[in-house]
Amino acid sequence: MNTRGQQVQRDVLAILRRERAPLSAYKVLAEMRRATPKMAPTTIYRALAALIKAGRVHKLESLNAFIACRSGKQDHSAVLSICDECGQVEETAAPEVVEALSTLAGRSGFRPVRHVIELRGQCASCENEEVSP
Amino acid sequence: MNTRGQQVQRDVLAILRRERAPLSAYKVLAEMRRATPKMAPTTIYRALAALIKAGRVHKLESLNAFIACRSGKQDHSAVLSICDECGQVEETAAPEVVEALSTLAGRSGFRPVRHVIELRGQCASCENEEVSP
DNA sequence: TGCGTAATGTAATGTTATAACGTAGCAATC
DNA sequence: GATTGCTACGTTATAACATTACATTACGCA
Ligand SMILES: [Zn+2]
Ligand SMILES: [Zn+2]
Ligand SMILES: [Zn+2]
Ligand SMILES: [Zn+2]
Repeated sequence: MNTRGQQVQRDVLAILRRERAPLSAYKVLAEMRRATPKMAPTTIYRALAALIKAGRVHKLESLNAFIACRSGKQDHSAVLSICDECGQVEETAAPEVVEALSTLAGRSGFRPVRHVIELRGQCASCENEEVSP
Repeated sequence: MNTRGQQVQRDVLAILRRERAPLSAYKVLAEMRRATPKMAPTTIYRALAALIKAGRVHKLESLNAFIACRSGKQDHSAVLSICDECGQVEETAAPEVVEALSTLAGRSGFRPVRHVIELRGQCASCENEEVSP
């Protein structure tokens, strides 16, 4: 059916997949503009929204940046561990933690729809470097 | 010792405490400008940073907004449940969830320093309204 | 008192995100 | 085949959020 925007989505996803670290929307835009100089922010944000909805991309809320999903699963709530040294992000499925959170919040009648779980810290290799300078 | 900035911090905290829903930095700024019309964004961001560091204020990363801490405890990682209907936020201490997350992430050598745990959904009263229109 | 330094004030700018509105493409109906 | 209605898309502008850079001030201390 619609091909214009789906191509944008494919391209955006390809750009995000090439990177191991998250990209801001405007970094993605800059990449896209190499082929399509006049592309506007809105186009990128729409593509990102669609990809997120489809579970192909995660937004890192504490970073205002985006990363391709590395898990095959559909519609999952992931734990995103962000290294503040090197910027790399590790994605971990954690259904039991999500479950525990939902239960906890549910005690007061809150009904969660979306989970934002991000850890900021240092990855294994960056912490090792720190020890031996 | 320093009194200029600490007064700003007190005022910002008072503004955030009056509200049950989070405020953006610029909303806080607008409030502050009623008394000090020339106050600049930087001043607010500095005060917010200090208050966050002191554990008196939380930033809602998925909302780019701030809320006064409702817990008495120092230096805690809270679960923040945000109602997307009415904007109210509920703060829950959840040491066991935080622990579980740290353990989980630690399996790959990641060392978490800060935890961002936000739930988006509907609070009890908003969900009830929805049922009976 | 004069100096060094850390906190604060101020202005400008950078970055992220959305609003508002018009247009293209396509399918159903007449 | 024209008309209508729907939805996705393009375009422009602007709103909203945040930081950099540098000048100024306060304050402890020699
Ligand atoms: Zn994923
Ligand atoms: Zn790292
Ligand atoms: Zn708190
Ligand atoms: Zn509510």
